[in-house]
Amino acid sequence: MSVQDKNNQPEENSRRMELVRAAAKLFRDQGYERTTVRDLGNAVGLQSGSLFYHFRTKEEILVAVMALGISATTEQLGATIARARNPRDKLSALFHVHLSSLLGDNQAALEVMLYEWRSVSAAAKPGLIVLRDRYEALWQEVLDEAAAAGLVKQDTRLLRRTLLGSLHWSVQWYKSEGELSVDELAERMLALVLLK
Amino acid sequence: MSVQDKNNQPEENSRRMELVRAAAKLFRDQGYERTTVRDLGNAVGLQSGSLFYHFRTKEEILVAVMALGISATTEQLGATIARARNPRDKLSALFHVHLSSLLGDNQAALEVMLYEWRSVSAAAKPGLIVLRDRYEALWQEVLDEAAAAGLVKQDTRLLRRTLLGSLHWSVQWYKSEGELSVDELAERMLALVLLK
DNA sequence: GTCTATAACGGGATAGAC
DNA sequence: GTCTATCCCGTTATAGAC
Repeated sequence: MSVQDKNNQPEENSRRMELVRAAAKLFRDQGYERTTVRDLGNAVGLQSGSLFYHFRTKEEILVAVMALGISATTEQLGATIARARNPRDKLSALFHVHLSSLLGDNQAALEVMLYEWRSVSAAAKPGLIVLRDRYEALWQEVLDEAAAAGLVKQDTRLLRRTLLGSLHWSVQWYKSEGELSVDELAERMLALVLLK
Repeated sequence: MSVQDKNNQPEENSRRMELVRAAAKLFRDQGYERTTVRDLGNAVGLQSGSLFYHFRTKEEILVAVMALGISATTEQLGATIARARNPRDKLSALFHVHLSSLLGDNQAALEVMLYEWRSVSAAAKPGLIVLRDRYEALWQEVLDEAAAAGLVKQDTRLLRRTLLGSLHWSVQWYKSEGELSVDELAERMLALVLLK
């Protein structure tokens, strides 16, 4: 069973999902290495030993967290783009979906994906890279269309990388208690890149 | 003795500096938690116990690494800006210095600063935040000047954050073996933000 | 499917000799 | 300033009862 299979059917085995969601928060807050299997068990009301009925190793939990975060975001982005009627709306979707995922629903899992990459074993990386590439391919398509329509500059491959960097970095400084909503932030970041 | 004092005089105690540099590489490659004091000792030809003559705790080494990375970069940026003759040259300096530091000289230490923040104790954070704020203040000044000269858009506070995010992210994908030099990359990233 | 108990190991840090 | 030896603790993972 591949990484993707496990997470495209969230209904299967709700105990697993419950654990993955709890792990996402713990890994984000404390880091993967500092989070013990006892912490994980505690979070879902299990003894540490019982975890190993659901996952073979602690790392398997980490991979499941990352796969969930990126898959869910890709799905949302795909659906939103499909509904958009023109290049401008698709471009806007990139910012809104990415930020609402990163600063909202999938915050914990995506932060883990961004900051715990080094803890993923070489064996598990390829599967996750496939998922990431799928997400970035969506971005590339939309940016190419936007450039063709004169909405953004032509250097779209570098543009994709700089924009993704900008958006990722927002988790470091954005405060939901501040005056700026996530959607407002998306609009202002979009404005910075539009040629008008 | 404060964090800054220790690192503004690199001559004092070259054993310390040797250790900090080696630690930067290990922390970047393996992560702080996965790097043991035995690894650190090995890297400089010391037994693990001997490290504790130079530093009281492992975390003190982490803080020294971060302080070194950010201080050295701030110094370089300050010096380069001082030599620049107009807003356009100062703006350009932001990109060139940041990237040559992040992808060159101070790569390891700066990556540790970006990716191991969670491992810094609450007690040590304020000192590092002061150093980071000093660096970002330089950026803000230059961007404000550039906006006043019509070189970039007016939303300079958000612009600072998005640009720093873009630049930080470059460590994730830039390959020095590729066709693109660091200076060329800086120019192309600058071009993406210029209003022409 | 979960619990208890524990194996097997490696971690940071200290003490005292040199 | 460095080494050796070691303390003490927490870690992941397993085994077998229930």
